[in-house]
Amino acid sequence: MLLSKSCVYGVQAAIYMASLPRNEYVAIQEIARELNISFHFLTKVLQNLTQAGLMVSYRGPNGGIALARPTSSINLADIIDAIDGSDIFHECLFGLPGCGIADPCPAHENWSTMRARLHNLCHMLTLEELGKRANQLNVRLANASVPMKPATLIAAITNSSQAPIEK
Amino acid sequence: MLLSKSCVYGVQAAIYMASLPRNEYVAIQEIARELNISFHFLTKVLQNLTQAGLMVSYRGPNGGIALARPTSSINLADIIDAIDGSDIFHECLFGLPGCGIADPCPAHENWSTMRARLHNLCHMLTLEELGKRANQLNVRLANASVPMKPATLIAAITNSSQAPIEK
DNA sequence: CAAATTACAGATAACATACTCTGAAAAATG
DNA sequence: CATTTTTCAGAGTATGTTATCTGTAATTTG
Repeated sequence: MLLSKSCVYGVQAAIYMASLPRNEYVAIQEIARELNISFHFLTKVLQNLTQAGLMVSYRGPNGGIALARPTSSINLADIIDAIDGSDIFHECLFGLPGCGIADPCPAHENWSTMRARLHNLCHMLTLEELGKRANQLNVRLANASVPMKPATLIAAITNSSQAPIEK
Repeated sequence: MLLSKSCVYGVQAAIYMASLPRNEYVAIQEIARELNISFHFLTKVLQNLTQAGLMVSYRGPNGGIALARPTSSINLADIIDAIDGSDIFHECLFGLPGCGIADPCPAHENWSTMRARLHNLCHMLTLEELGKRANQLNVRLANASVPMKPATLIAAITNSSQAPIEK
């Protein structure tokens, strides 16, 4: 797989949060249940995202995690970077350490343009866009056969209040 | 990494063989030494390729493995298929089982075109082309800092005799 | 202040991938 | 026919990823 499972979980959680009508603290428990991910494992994954400054967390009742920035200013590449690192975007197809223009592998030229396209795509896909899509009917996000609860409807109301609601 | 290490080794070995002036039986020992790969491990990897019909093998002194078809009719996708399987070319970015047009994930549209491009590229890159490139100066193939022995020179003589030399 | 709820932290287990080692089977050579 | 060279086959080891479990710290609520 291109992305590690940890990374996929992180992305799914982020999209789930972006799909909510407002940016509020959501319990990891809820995300894990909704996306059918192991709670404790997801906790660890999301800690990467808070440490990277993409999310903020709050303990205690009604606590949870929330996006640290507007959905329009967080993209797929940000999340991948924070969890898997940026290797996919820069690494040689064959993993050769010094592969580059000066010392290329036989696939360098083709692969480097491919990588650039991938990086571009991941940079372009913001949580705003992905969250919108997740809210559209017939768009799935969860891992299991358990369908996501009827996507919180008022998706049209784009998140105007971006910062997490103050406690 | 996009490709498993096994897969990379298989590809490297195949390119190495394609870079030789003629398609003859080469001892796995030699390939392993030249590419700085564990001999026993490479043996297992290459068995995948012989079982998939991409290579043929011959035991005993002066034995080894050889390409089963002309370098022009084996491509990167063939090798990846044989070792890692074709998941990378078909799988959802998030690994969601039923992801498709009918039941897409939020990234399906973008990712499926990306995948198609990747598949295209791997299909286009034949061993003939990759072997040629490997023979050009300043093109590397091996894993370690040990440089490949001066690429067997007569690269211009494209392999006209395609079947492995009969024993 | 006690109880409940949450994120945080660390240990441990299960599993897959990468790698090593030992021995067998096939083929050539003298 | 014995020896050498090679692929083939399988067991075993090491390491990293994924998943589980148990406990702690922070925060709210009554």
